[in-house]
Amino acid sequence: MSKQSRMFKDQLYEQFARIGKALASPKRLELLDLLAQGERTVESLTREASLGLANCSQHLQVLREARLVEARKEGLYVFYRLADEAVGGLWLALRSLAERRLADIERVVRDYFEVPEALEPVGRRALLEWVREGHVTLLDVRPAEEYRAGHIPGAVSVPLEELERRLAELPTDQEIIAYCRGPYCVFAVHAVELLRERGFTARRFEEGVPEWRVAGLPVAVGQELGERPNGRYRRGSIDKEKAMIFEQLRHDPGGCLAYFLA
Amino acid sequence: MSKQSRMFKDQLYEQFARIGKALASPKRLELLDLLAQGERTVESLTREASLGLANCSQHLQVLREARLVEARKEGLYVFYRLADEAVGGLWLALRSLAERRLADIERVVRDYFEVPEALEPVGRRALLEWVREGHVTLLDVRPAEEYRAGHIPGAVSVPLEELERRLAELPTDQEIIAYCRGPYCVFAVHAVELLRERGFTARRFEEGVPEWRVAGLPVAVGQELGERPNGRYRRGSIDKEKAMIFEQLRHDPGGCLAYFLA
DNA sequence: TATATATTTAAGTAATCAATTGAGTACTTG
DNA sequence: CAAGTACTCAATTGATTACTTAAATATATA
Repeated sequence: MSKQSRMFKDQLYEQFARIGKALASPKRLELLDLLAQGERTVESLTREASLGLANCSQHLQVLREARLVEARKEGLYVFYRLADEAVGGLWLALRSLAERRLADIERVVRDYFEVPEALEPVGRRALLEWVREGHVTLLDVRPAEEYRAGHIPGAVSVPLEELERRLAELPTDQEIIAYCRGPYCVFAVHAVELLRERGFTARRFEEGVPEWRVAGLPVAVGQELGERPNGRYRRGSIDKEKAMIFEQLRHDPGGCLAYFLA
Repeated sequence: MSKQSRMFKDQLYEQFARIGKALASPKRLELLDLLAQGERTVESLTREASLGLANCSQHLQVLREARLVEARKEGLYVFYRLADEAVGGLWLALRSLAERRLADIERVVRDYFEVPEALEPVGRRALLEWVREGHVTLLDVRPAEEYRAGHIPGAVSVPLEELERRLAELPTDQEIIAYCRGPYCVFAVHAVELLRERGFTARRFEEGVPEWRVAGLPVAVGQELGERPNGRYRRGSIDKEKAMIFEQLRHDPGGCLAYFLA
């Protein structure tokens, strides 16, 4: 092997390792997972990931140095976002490989999720079936900010925090499907627990928007279905809005609807 | 956020980061790339990656700890291999993201590859077309060991080292397409240079078997087409063997041939 | 049984990294 | 312009990592 060729390889793999190094910290992976839900400010990431502000900022610099994220400044705030759809894809690929190969993950998840037994997670195909039938309400229980950045078409936004005081809006004659950030997010688990306690029929959908997006399925943006910025809620209001959005979908041949009627 | 929930997340991302940490070293990425060609002994990896023996062994332990590779002992030798097809997929996904996002990679590659100008890399579709026509010879110039572990169906094995003294075996009335480990491997580049110097019509196919495999295309194993273990070579012998292998393919409906006649 | 080979393990060192603290910058609001 | 907020930068700490050398283990061969 020539010396030149060795230098070439070293330089090349050095570059590839820039990405690898960026993926080598649990906190950075958590940040990527959060950013896969949509762009966020440093402050918001700091809160969600339980980091110090400076520490969070430094982790974001590392991710930026590896070109995995980009930043945009707006007034006082700096918004970070994934630099490329493929970044979310790489993160999900890593996660999925870890799920498959690392037995410890199953153990950790079982230890934590043991309380709400028999939540019977719902598959993607089953969800489409049920939403198409119009007999379920799909509930997005993430913070409204994330719903606005992208959600499953037809989903209604009721953040977990508001869920308890907005129960009256939800249908009692229909199954409710809750989803959140993905399989390891606890929002939907807690939502389903609460709903079942109060007599609703509820189940959890395991996937989140990043999984949906990577699968090539359509993602709706900013429709704010179900959002109540002024804090006033009406009984049954969600059903009306849902009818409206599905009416919209019906006039969008080849768009989102195609997937629901497939 | 509850303390329990934070602990859960920390444990979870800690697990995911095991994979990330394994990908954080250029040498380990190089080892993964080599293992994507097929299983290898520690010694062989040590040579190819220009590592110390102990160092190489330790890197392999790290990869094994992250469940990315597995080992098998046979006599004195320990053979390492990728633990899962998805490991090769993750590596290629990382590499492809790096190619797209890191401008430095293009620079490094251009600096090294500037000598053999106008090699005009060949695309996958074009290759299938030409091989189907039967008017090109597809040359696998990697070490025979790797050819045996998996190669593109119909390819002939002539390791770069043997190429010069086996030129007589190659057809002069046909274009020769050379491939090796992948876009960043220099074997095929050198092979094409040599062939052109000697008056052959030759081009390079940029992809390697790992890319081929991840794309879901068929990979042939161990046919040793073109191999000359006893060192005796006959003029025109490759053409005869090629005819034979294509005859085999023709009796394998729905198998490899399907892709060539598609 | 002795010897050689392939690999792993252990110990040590220099380099790198994560997290904290405190200071500094950029922007907005009063 | 002053004060407050969001963020970044620099310096320090302790922990982790890459690599080397040397010793240990396991298997084959003479």
